[in-house]
Amino acid sequence: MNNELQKNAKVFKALCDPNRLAILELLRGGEKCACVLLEQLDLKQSGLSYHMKILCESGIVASRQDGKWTYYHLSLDGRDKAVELLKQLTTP
Amino acid sequence: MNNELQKNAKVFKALCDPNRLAILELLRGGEKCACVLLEQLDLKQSGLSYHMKILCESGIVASRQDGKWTYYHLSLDGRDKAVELLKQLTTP
DNA sequence: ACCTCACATCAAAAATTTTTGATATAATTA
DNA sequence: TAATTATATCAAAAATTTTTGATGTGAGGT
Repeated sequence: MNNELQKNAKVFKALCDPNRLAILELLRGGEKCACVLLEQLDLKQSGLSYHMKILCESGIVASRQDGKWTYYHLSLDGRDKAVELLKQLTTP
Repeated sequence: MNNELQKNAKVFKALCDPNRLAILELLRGGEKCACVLLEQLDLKQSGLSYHMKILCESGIVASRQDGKWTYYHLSLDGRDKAVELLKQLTTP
């Protein structure tokens, strides 16, 4: 399968799981620590970690380390890139 | 799982498969008959049908019947809705 | 140094999606 | 009307994704 397509698909894959959309919704309210996300979602710790990795790799979410904690937030830059890609892919 | 999120996920699910992105790429060149798509892609007839259904249900692609043939094209309207949704979901 | 906490990674199980081949349907042509 | 063509649907197999529980890692705290 075409590599470019695989790479593009990755961005949208981040957006097509209900748990990940729920995470984005929480992050819209501002930066959150993994432990806070964990208690708001119906996910195990390893499950949250799995989803956060996908979101971060897509560029839509960015993370920041502070001592023991990891804080996640929406990336404006990632958003812009995703929007551009979406437009590019779907504009006749 | 939250129903609204499920519904939103549907639009992006359409975009997270390489075969479907390849289909969108072909449709960017203009409306195409299923039979034309079929010969350009590495898909069986039933497989193409499966993917076209997902793309149409997402609103990003629209179809038109002409006798025996089905023609598919990108929907500007669907695109705009998807872009708006993406912005909404990812804007802090 | 040892213990605990926050999170990441791993491998196996469970769930979901995609592919495949067979069959159905609807429009067209002979 | 029978045969053919284009596409849809179905069910089972194959592939991929997600969940789960166990274990690893690195930063503090004691």
